[in-house]
Amino acid sequence: MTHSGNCINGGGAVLSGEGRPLETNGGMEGNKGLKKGPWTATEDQILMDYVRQHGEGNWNSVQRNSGLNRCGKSCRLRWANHLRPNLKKGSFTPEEERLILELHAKYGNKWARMASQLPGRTDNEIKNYWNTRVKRRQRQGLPLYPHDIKQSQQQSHSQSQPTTLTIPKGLTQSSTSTGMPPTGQNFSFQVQNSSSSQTHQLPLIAPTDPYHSAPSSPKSALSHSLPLIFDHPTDSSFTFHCPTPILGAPLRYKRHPDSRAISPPVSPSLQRSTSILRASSMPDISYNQHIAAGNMSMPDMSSFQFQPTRNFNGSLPPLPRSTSVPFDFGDSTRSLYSVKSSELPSSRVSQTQSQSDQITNDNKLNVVAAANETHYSNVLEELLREAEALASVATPRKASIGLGGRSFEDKHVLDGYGRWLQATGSTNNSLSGK
DNA sequence: AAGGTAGACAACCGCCAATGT
DNA sequence: CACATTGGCGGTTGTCTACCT
Repeated sequence: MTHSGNCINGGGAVLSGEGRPLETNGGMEGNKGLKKGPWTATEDQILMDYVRQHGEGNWNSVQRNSGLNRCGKSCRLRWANHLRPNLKKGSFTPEEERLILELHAKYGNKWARMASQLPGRTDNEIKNYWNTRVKRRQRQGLPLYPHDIKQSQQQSHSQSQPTTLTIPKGLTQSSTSTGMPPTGQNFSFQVQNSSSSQTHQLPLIAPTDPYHSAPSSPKSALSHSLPLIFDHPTDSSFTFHCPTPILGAPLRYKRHPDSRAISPPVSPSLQRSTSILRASSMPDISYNQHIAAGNMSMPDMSSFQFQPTRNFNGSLPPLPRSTSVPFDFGDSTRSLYSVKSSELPSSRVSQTQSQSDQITNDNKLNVVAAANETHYSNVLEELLREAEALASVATPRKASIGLGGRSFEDKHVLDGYGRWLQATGSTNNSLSGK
């Protein structure tokens, strides 16, 4: 997704301000020769050859030394999203989709962080998937998150207590067809935990884009209010564990490669004292703000869950094997590994080919990137812990989704040079910083 | 068969932080 | 310390394809 924000074009002019390349026929040359637009197979090959010889990084030198007429950022993008080893192509599996939902509930629009926990997937893919999902769900009037998705899986080990918010029936009954509460009014709710029960009022903000949580975005962070939690407009209450502010990860954790794969542990106290104030990455930030604005002492909530367990309206394709949790995969409109036949854009060609290969070469090589395996298994362990914690608290769920690792065992990856491989211990060098 | 629509995908943009000089 | 460079991130948008009417 990244690219030429500072793609300087020869004389220093930033390439076109158009969000999209104007050329439709394979790219044009910028003011001073830097090409934009879709990559050709030839360019891909040049880039792959270059990286093979010189390694990743120093992307600007690619243009200088390889003859590629692409700016460094463009090269990096192309490599990261399409050419690098161990990229997994094809549709997201149900497990991955589930994981994305959980991760988004946990992190918000932190695509790179999410990608770090989805081996072989890129932030761009995840972002695209999510945006598509947002659009679809919005159109369908469905909530973004399935009811059993936790807003945060982080059980603060000691202090967390479930807090129940009781939504007035009247409010929910006046909800719009989208399941959204009416805006421009307050609504009251009760907050209950084991030690107290309080009634509070929240102003309802009219979200400009209620389903677009984009908590990290200044624009959308402000507009995001409660919509995510209106899962069951007709239900009168739900349990809502506000997320413990996520880890002390830097707002931007680039240059902290380790933090990508797994965020550094942060003590609960530290989380509370710092992250909570800059929990921009949390989807429900504005909710927290409301709470604060209402002088309501912040209940110690570390995750939320929608209480009335109810399946979504029928759009539930059967989950593969071990998954017993009710979950909406209604948006998985494409079959797994569906193969598209199309023409050029080298990427599409390679993807199609790759998908075909993927289908036909199921028993190919068994690739383990040993260098990353230890690291990745740490990620797996972390995910496993989370899954287990979840399983112990929430409605019964199998942990198959959160494993992030073993469940990917039989998935396939692209080795970066056009070959489809089967990965057992998928690596996690997504967008690996050098 | 044609047109419309939604989904998937790729790539660009602006911004910003880390690093280098 | 200031400035330049590099690269990473989230947001956005254009194109293509499949599907539906």
